[in-house]
Amino acid sequence: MVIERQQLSASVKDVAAAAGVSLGTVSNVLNRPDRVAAATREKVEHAMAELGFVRNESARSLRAGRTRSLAYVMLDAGNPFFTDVAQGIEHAAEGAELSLFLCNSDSRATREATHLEHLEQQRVQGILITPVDPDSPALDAIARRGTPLVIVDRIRKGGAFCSVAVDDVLGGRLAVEHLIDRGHRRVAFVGGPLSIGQVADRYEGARLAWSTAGLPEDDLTLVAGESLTVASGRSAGERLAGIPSARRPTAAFCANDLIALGLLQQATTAGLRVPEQLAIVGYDDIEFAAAAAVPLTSVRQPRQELGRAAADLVLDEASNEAHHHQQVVFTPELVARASTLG
Amino acid sequence: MVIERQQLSASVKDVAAAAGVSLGTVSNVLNRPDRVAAATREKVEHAMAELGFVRNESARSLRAGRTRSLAYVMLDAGNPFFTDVAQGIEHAAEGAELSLFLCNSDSRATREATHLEHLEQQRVQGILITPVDPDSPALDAIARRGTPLVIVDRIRKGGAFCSVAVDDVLGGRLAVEHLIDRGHRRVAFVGGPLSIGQVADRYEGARLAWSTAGLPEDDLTLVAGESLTVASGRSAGERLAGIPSARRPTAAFCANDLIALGLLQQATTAGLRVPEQLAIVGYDDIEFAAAAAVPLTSVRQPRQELGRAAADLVLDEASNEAHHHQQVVFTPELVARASTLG
DNA sequence: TTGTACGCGTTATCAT
DNA sequence: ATGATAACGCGTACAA
Repeated sequence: MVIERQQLSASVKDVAAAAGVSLGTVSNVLNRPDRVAAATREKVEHAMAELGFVRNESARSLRAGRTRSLAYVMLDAGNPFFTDVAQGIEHAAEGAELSLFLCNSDSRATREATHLEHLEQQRVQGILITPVDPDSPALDAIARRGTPLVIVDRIRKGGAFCSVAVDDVLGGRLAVEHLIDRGHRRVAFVGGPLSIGQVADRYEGARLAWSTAGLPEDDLTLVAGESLTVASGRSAGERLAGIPSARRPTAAFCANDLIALGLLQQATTAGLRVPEQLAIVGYDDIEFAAAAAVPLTSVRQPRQELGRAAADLVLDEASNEAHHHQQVVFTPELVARASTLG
Repeated sequence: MVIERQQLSASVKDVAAAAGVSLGTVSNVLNRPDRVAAATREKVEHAMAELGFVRNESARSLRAGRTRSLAYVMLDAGNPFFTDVAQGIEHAAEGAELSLFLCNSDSRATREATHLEHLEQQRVQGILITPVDPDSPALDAIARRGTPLVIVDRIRKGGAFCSVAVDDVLGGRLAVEHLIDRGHRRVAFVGGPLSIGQVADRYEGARLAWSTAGLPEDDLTLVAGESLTVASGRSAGERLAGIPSARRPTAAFCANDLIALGLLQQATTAGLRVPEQLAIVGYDDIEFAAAAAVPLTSVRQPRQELGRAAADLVLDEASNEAHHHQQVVFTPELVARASTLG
C-alpha cells in the first residue's frame, strides 16, 4: 500500500463537489448538523474523510473577526515558576475552549516585541504577559488598539489594563522576619539587578523588616547579581564564602529559588554547613526547592492561581462589555524547611 | 488627556480613506515601499499610526495559503528537559522569521489531540511534537493531510515523517557501565512505566550492560514508578530505604533527573549517605542536576541541538520539494559527579 | 506612480 | 432541506 501525501488541502468547495451537494450544505453539516438530512450528512462526511478536509482557521477567524486563542508571553520558560503559572492559564483556557499559545521572551525586549507584534496581528482574544519592562509604552499601545492585555506577576497602577501579582514587599518581609526570629543578626540579600521590579520589592520588604526590628542598616548586606539564575547564585556563594567568618552573614535571603539553589550548592562545596553556618531562604517555592538535599525554606506564591486569575480577567475583558480593570494582589506565605531550621 | 480604546481595528481600506489614497497604494506601502513616492508613503504611514492599524494575519495567511508560524507540542512543560529542547527550536524559528507556538499536552492524549487539531486548522508551517504515543495513527493522518510533522525525542521507523532522538539504549548502557566500573554489583533501575518508550529503552540499555558484564540478572532490580516526577522518585526512595542493607542495591540508575532528585532527597532524609551507601545516576543532565547539594551524575543529552535539528527538518520539509524523511539519532554522554564518585 | 478588480475559505442570509 | 451569494481583509495582476 502506498500512502499518498495530499498536496493541497481540500476546501469546503471541493467537499461539496465530491459529495454532489452545494457549498452551503457542507457548511451546514459543519455548523448546524441538525438542519441537514441524515443521508446527505453522511455523504458529506464521507467526502470530507476521503479528501482529508481540515477547516481553515484563517478563513474562519477572518470571517468571525476574532480567533479562538489566547497567548501567554513568558519571561523565562526555563524557570519553573513561570511554567506553573502557564499551567494555571492553560486550565482556564481549556475551560473556555480556547487554544493557549505560549511564547518565551527569554527576558529579551526585542524577542518580546516580536512576539507581541505577531500576536496582535493574529488577533488573539487576549494577551497575558510577564513583561521585561511593565512600564513599556508598547503595552499601552496594544491595549489602546483593542487587544485585551493582562500583566502577570507585576502590578501596573493606573494603566489601561488589569494586572495580577503577588505582594513581593510582604514576601520579602516574611522571609527576613523569619530569619530575625531564628536569631540571625547579619543577613545578606542575594538578588538579581534591582532594576527588576520583583527583586526591588523583595529587597524593600527585607529592609522594612530589618528596620522595624531596630537592627543596624549595615548588617543587611546587598549581594547583587546579574540575573535570577542558578549560575548567579553560585557566584554569590563564592563571594559569601570568601568573607571571614567573623564578618560573614549567617543567613542569606535569595531573590528566587534558582539563586538559592546555586548558592546552596556553592556554599556546600566551599565547606559551609547549611543551615548551621549559613541559613538560606529562597523565593517562589518551586518544586525543586523542596527536593534540594537540604530542603529549602522559601516564600511560596500561588502560582497556578496567579495564572488562572489572569486568564479569567483577560477573558472577562474580551467578552464582557462592562469590564472594569482591576489589580489583583495575592498574598505569599513562608514555607519553613531545613535550610533555616537546623 | 483621555486615552480612547479603539473599538474595531482599522483595515487597509480605512487607512486608504484616511490618507486619501487608494487601497492598492496602502498595500504597496506595506509590501513594496520602494514603489511609492516618499510623500505619499509618509501620508499613509501617518494614517496607519493615527488609526492604530494592525495587519490582519488571518487575511494574510488566507491569501498566502500558509502561515508564518511553527508549533511544538511539549510532553511536559514542567520538565526542564523539554523547555531546553523548546529553546533550541525557538532559536531556529527566530532565524527563519517564524513565530513559535508552544503547546503543552501535559502527557494527556486528549489534550494533545485538541492541540493538534487546532494547529492543523491553523495551517502552521510545521508541527514538532514529543508525543504521548509515537505510534498513534493520528500522527500519520496529520502527515498524510499535508502538515510537515517531526517527532522529537522518539524514533518512529518507517513512518511518514522525520524524527530526532537521542540513543536511549546507549544512554542506559553508559549509566550502568559506569556503575559497574565503580564496583557496584547490586543496582536498581528506577523508572516510570515501561510503556514510555524512553524508559523502556534506557532500561534495555541497562540490562544490556549488565548481561555483557556477566552479572546475575536478578541483581539488577526494577523499581517501577507511575511517572517521571520528583514525587515518584521520593516514593521510590522510601521503598529502597526500606530494604535491609545487606540486600539493598548500592546504586540506583533513574530514568530521569526529576526521579533522581526525588530519590536523592528521600534517601538522604532516611539517613542513607550518597554516594557511600547509595550511588545515584540520573538522566537528562538538567541544570538542577548539577545544582543538587550532592551534584548528580547524569546522562547528558544535547537538548538544544535536538530542538534545532528537529526544527531544521520540519522547515526543510515545509519548503524543499526534494525533502527526504530521515531519522536523526544523537549520542548521549555520561557526566560523572559526586553522586557516584564518593 | 497609482487605482481597480478579483480570489483566498468560511459563514450567514436569503431564496428556492 | 438545500442552493446561491455576499462579505470578512489582504495581496496582486493588470489597467490607467
